[in-house]
Amino acid sequence: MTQDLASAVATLHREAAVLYAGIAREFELTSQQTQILCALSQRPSLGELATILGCDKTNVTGMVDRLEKRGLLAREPDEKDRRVSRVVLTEAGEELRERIRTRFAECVAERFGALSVEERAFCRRLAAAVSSAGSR
Amino acid sequence: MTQDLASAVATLHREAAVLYAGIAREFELTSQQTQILCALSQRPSLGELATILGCDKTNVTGMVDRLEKRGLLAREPDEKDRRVSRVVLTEAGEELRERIRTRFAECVAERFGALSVEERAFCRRLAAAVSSAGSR
DNA sequence: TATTGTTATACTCTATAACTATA
DNA sequence: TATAGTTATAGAGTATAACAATA
Repeated sequence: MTQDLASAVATLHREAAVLYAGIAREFELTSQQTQILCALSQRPSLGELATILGCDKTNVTGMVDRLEKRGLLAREPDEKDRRVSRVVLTEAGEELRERIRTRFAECVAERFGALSVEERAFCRRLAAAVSSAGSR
Repeated sequence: MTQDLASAVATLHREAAVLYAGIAREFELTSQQTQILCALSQRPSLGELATILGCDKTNVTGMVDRLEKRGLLAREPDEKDRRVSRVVLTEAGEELRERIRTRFAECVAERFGALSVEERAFCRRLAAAVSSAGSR
């Protein structure tokens, strides 16, 4: 039972990773850069961003540098703690993120065309359940 | 509606990626090496492995080299086409893959334990739909 | 003293182009 | 001619250790 769920998640992960890799190439980004743009919703600090990405904080410096150099995001000083930088999307970054999300949705829809209305309606609940489980 | 489905898949992907990255570190592997070990079921050629991973074939040479050097997999000549090498897990590789899968199942159970039976069932159906769509 | 972000280092992953050996 | 795998190269992601600024 647990193995079934795990292998389902593993399969979804692998397929989504391939999808994201292809989309990243279309937009001349790397997979990680695509992840950062899409996961960047609440002005995280660089350390928090490292946690979101599941990598070491030392990597985040360079990744943010490169995206900042392309004008897609920016560092902003934290108001309370002067050690902290917070990462925000620029207008160009937000626009690109929307194009990426739309493209990803197209690719997913292509693969899930046979889902029923009920199944699609269920997706809202699934997404909510997974993200609330992740934030605990 | 399509966006809901896509964001559910995106969330599952991101959570699974973080999980895999952590597990890879536990086993002193990279995320990609972990993916290769887990995705290596049907003696793929190196080119097929590139497709499975969603990357260029030129990367596969080095990744297979490193895993072969660690005794986790091996190249075997194709019987019909002498240009082709097929990749197989060694005994040590199969053993490690089982330990990774078990560990991943533990993490998924921990992480997604709050999902209802209905939600878990839907995850499995999504995975089945995605992998059959992917193999077309 | 502890934490945040940075730098330096070494290794891995990534795509492009050019090559070889087979087909 | 075309294809499978390799090599060379350059850029990007990765973790470890050491550091400056701030808490």
